Amino acid sequence: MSLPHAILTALLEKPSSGLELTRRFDKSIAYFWSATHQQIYRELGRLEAEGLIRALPSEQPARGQKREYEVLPAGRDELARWTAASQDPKPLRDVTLLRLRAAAVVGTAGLETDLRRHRELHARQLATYLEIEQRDFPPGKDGPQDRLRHLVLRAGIDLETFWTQWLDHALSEFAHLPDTDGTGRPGAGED
Amino acid sequence: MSLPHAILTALLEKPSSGLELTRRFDKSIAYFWSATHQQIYRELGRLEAEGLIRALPSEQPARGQKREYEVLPAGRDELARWTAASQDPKPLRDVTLLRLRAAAVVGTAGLETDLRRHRELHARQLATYLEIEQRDFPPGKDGPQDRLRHLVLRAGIDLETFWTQWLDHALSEFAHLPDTDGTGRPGAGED
DNA sequence: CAGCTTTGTGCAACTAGTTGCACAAGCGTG
DNA sequence: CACGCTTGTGCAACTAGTTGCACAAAGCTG
Repeated sequence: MSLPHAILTALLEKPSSGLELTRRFDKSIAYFWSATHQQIYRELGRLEAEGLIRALPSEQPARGQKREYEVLPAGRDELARWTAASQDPKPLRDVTLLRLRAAAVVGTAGLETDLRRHRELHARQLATYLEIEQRDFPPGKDGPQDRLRHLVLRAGIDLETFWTQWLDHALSEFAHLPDTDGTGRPGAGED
Repeated sequence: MSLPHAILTALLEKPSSGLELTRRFDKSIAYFWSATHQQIYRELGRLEAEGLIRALPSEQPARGQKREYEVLPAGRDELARWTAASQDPKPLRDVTLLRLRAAAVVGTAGLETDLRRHRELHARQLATYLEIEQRDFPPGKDGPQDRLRHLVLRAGIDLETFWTQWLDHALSEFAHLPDTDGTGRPGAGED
């Protein structure tokens, strides 16, 4: 239940049309919350129906015609309520870790190449984040809002750093692992 | 599309009934892939229908009667195929980061308490993982399977470490932040 | 001005995960 | 033996996200 709140945040930062929102999601918000344009349009409809946002009055509203939205007071209230409300962190769910665990049972054949690719993707993402950090958070810029946003970006940077390092570690393990081929029997118990 | 493969892995490690699987998920697999018993039963049905697993022949199959499953060769093949297949890492999606970004716009009121709670939850999870590490991976135990499983646990440990530290950092920022109350206007642009 | 690309909005169908509940068998206890 | 608790299996309805596609207007290009 977070997409509507992501949209409210983005619209408060700047009123936008659906496509503009989509682009801003791709470019900045996707670092911690990704969404497709279909999801965004659907959600804009719902938010408008609930009276949390409204379309800026413009010429004639028609299909294929731009519609800009802005947040209404009720929307801001809802966002503030949601931000302050207690929420449980949801458990990790990571396919790569699962694949590694599976590899312990059926063998590591073929896995290494893809892990290497992941390592590069994470390294590239990290580089992108570091550029953004340099550009958007120069030494002087440290108002309250900047500090909070910087904190969020920092999480992204540190997570990508973690994954690159962890994958390096994993790959180096692979290097001196006997090349299991899928016939290995489970030896030890588990938990 | 990973739950079936998580189940195949678990069943290869040890043939089990639905409830046993559920418990093993809670206790060990949930560290990187959580699932409810309803999901597991549904998936067991599908896997059986597809011929990847089968119920061990037992007394009379009836409702409320235990059914143990084991993986068939086709199931092992499918798991090996899936493990080796290339998959894109999916983008981060984290509610806490979103809340912080929202707080930059509507104010941080009420957020601190919950972040403090998160910090404790992550610290506790970390402690649990460290116990498991001590118990299951003593210095001697380093066969190929152990190394891979240890690697997975290590990811869990390092991620929990990261979150505890990051939350500490966030909370210390909060300490010398003017106590915004939700009326703060957005000052800077974004991207 | 015909045809192509870009900008913009949106529906429909599907997949995966969550929530709530039902039902059966077995076991222990007053 | 009636009652409640535990073990065990499972359906139904819902929510959130993904995928594929349709359609309209505006601008550009030969």
